[in-house]
Amino acid sequence: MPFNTDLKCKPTSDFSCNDCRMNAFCLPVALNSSEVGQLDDIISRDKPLQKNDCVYSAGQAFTSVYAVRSGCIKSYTTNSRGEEQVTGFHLPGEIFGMDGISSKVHTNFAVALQTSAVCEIPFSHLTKLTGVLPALQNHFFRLMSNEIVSDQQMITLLSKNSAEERLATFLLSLSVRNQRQKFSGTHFNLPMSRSDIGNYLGLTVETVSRVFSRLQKLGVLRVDKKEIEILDIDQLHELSTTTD
Amino acid sequence: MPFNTDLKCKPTSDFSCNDCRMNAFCLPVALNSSEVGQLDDIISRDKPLQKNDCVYSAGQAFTSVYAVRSGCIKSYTTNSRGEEQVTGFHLPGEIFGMDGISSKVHTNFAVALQTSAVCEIPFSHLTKLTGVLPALQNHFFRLMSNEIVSDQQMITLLSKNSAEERLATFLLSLSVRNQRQKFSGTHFNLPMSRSDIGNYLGLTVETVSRVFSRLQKLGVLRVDKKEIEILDIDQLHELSTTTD
DNA sequence: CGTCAGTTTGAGCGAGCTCAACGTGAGTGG
DNA sequence: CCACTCACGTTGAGCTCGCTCAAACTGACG
Repeated sequence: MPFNTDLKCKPTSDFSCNDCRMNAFCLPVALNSSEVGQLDDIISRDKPLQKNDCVYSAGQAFTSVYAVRSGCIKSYTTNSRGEEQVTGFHLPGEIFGMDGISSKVHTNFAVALQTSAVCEIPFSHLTKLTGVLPALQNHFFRLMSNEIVSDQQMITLLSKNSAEERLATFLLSLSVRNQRQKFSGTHFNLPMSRSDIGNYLGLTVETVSRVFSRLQKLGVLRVDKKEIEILDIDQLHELSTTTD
Repeated sequence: MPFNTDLKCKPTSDFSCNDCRMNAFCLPVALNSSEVGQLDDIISRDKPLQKNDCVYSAGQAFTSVYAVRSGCIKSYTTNSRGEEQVTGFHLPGEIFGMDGISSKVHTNFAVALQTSAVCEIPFSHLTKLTGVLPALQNHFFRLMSNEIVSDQQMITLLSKNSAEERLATFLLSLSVRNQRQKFSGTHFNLPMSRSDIGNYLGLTVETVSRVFSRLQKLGVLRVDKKEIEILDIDQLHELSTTTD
């Protein structure tokens, strides 16, 4: 079973949601094939992004939401002290950019952590479509609600949990998201740096590194640079204290 | 005939969004008066909630979102250890309950912190209405996006900021939300306990109490039980380190 | 071969937690 | 009316987890 996500995507033009590996859990999930056709018509698929390429910047006018087709996108804001705050990592099949809907301006930056492909979905077109496709409207409401729920879980994690619990929860989240893509849930590459992980989890790089070492010593993980193998997923669950 | 026997009746049924003090920033904000009428028709306004009354519980089927008309509603979840995690305080004009949209089950509990009145908006009716009123659909998308943005700001606050910065930011948030209701932004009562504040901000009761004392000693606040007077709002802004 | 970003490991420190004691006010019941 | 309780809030003392600072290692890339 492949454990990395470096799949090369095909040229952009003739690509349809119908052919996409992610269509079982991306936007088209609620639609029949003629409706998917309508969605396809409004989606634009530009050439792949290279590492560090920017999808949009904070302060930039909001026009579209995006779906990840391959690779990994990092969202982050900057606070008043100019420090970066990572707000999420987006894997294939996930939608991002919904933070800009309220004020018509993006509050986050979005950059590629590796070679990635994204689908751009112009929001004004999407809302026209949701007006006539109730299933799509409902699905989009649910996607936004999902984001609210997961942000709230993040708040709980930061507010109540130790460094070890945070990292364990993070790894389990990556595990299930990899499985959803039909990749291994126990053997995968981290697309992000230790410092991105630390920033996301409210920890310093040193703490992240120490916890990785500790979990390796405990026999829960095998860590080699960015390559992670989960050796004892039950113990990882216990360490994470998340029941879901 | 006694009028208080039918507990299911709507004692405020002749109440309309048009008459509501909050309509300038609640759901009706994007609608003309005939559209507000359609919205009114689907909203039910039950009798006021007493302190500790529950609007819904985690695990309960999701059917409606809610708007606060008066009082204050606290949202919270419980984690795997059974600990409470406060996820928000909802003041008049604010919508809550959107966490249940994705899974059709509430993930939060919602309880009244004081005598409160809420409007119940059945979600299936609301989505029918958003299907035919594009302005309402857009506004609801924006409300959900707002919630995402404010949850992400909360993540940043918890991840990067000290106890003092968290409490200062919290007080400033209450201040602007009070002003929006045309109440004083510098002199108000806290609807929630110290322990609710601490829980929300990822701090212990003792720390919240100590920071209140310190801010009072600095001359930034006057604190008397739940009564808060902001004496130096500029310094409070500096302490909060939020630019917005 | 030097540089540089990313990572690991160690040593010491400090903000906020834990534990404990005490104060306060509202409610309750005699 | 006081006595009692109970939830809530304040303050102090000591401890701990994760931060800061520092040093060394690794691999990629010119």
